[in-house]
Amino acid sequence: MEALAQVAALLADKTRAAFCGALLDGRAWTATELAQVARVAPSTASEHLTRLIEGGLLVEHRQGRHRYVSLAGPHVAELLEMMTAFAGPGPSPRGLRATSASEAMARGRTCYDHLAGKLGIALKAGLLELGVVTSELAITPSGLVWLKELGFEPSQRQVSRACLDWTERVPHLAGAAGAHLCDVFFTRGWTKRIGTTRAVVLTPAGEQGWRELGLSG
Amino acid sequence: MEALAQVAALLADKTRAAFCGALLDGRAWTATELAQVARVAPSTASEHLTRLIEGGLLVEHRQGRHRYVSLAGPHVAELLEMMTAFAGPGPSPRGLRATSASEAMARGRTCYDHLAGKLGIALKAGLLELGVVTSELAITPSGLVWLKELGFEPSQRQVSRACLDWTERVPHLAGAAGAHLCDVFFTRGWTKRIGTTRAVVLTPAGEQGWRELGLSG
DNA sequence: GGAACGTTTCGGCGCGGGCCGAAGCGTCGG
DNA sequence: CCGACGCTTCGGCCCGCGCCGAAACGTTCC
Repeated sequence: MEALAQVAALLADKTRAAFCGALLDGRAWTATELAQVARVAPSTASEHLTRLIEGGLLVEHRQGRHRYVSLAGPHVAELLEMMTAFAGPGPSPRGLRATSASEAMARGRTCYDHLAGKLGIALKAGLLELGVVTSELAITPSGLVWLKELGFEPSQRQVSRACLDWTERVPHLAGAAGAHLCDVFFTRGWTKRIGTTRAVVLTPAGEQGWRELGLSG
Repeated sequence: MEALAQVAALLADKTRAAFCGALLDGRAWTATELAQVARVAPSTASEHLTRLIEGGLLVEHRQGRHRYVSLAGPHVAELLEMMTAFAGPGPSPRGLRATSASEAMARGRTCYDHLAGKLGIALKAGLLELGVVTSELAITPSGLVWLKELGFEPSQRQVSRACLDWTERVPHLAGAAGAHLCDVFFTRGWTKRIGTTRAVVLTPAGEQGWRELGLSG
């Protein structure tokens, strides 16, 4: 069980945890950006990144004088979400700005490569009503056809996964199918990021597309 | 993301991780037993247990002068298995006793409340062939009937879950269905624990029952 | 070439936390 | 009632590690 302790130790530091939290948006960040987010010196950030990469949680991608890092894959994102969900709803955020940011995250956000928050829950409910997924979030045969019409192609990756939402405390759709739907929503302009955060809104075009797909709510 | 760091910190210590590893057998242990397993003084163990309980990972059950502790639920076991799977196969165990114990664990073991190891993988393969589960480990309609004939009753808990096996690196059946099947195997005497460890063997009666259920392998 | 920038390495500081043993408390059994 | 036992609390030790600033390196841009 020492291996478990080693992995846990990587996430047991508030600075490294903050890095991972930022990287949960699925994008690649530079070392300096992460240092600013976590409010530590660049030298400190550099050391932390090296440890996270050696531990297999992050991968790096050097480009010129920049060091881009991102999560090593969906499995890392799932691990992080699971732990965050376990930690549960922490103390309510203080201050107006923090509160509104937190509310925006609760309404809709990306969880690495799929949609979460109230938006994710609504999507799940709609897919359930359409018969695309079961109440256990397994893809039905007809649901697979429906997904393929949206350009989905099965791969090695597990098609569907239940990801526990840490604001709503309800499982929502993750896995390859969840990632594909999220991709569809963004490429069609149905969802848009708020600033550079993980928070997401449904655009007017999105509300229309939502109905066109036969989704309710 | 500080909440994440706090949860991780609970598991980031090798002694506490050893406690959790022992508790993964699903039973309740006393403080002294755990102290011996982790080779620390009783006073040290006591402090660790208090922290794990306050963190919500463990629950206690006092009885006379004993303090029994166990995992707080399946969600904790899932978290632990996920992290262990991520940590991956550590260095091979040294020494004859450690090696044979490790091999026994790889052949078959319980993963909190369901079967894992080669035995768990074989069970999954058999269930897949019977049409009880899909390749994604979702229970099929006919599979639900099959389970009910074995005394399974759906509850609040998620029926099926994929749990990543840390020796085989293959997902196997967890969730309420996995727990029920494990229960059936033990109450019918089809499986037996090796000593007091998590390792499990299929008994001769088990091999026969295995065939009677229509499972291959 | 030179300046600005992103990053890394190193030394040193300070805090947190894991460990133990001693002492104390409640429980159980004779 | 007394001893054995399981557990807890406390004080003290010490190691590990997160942090920073200074210095250095490579890249980019002027």
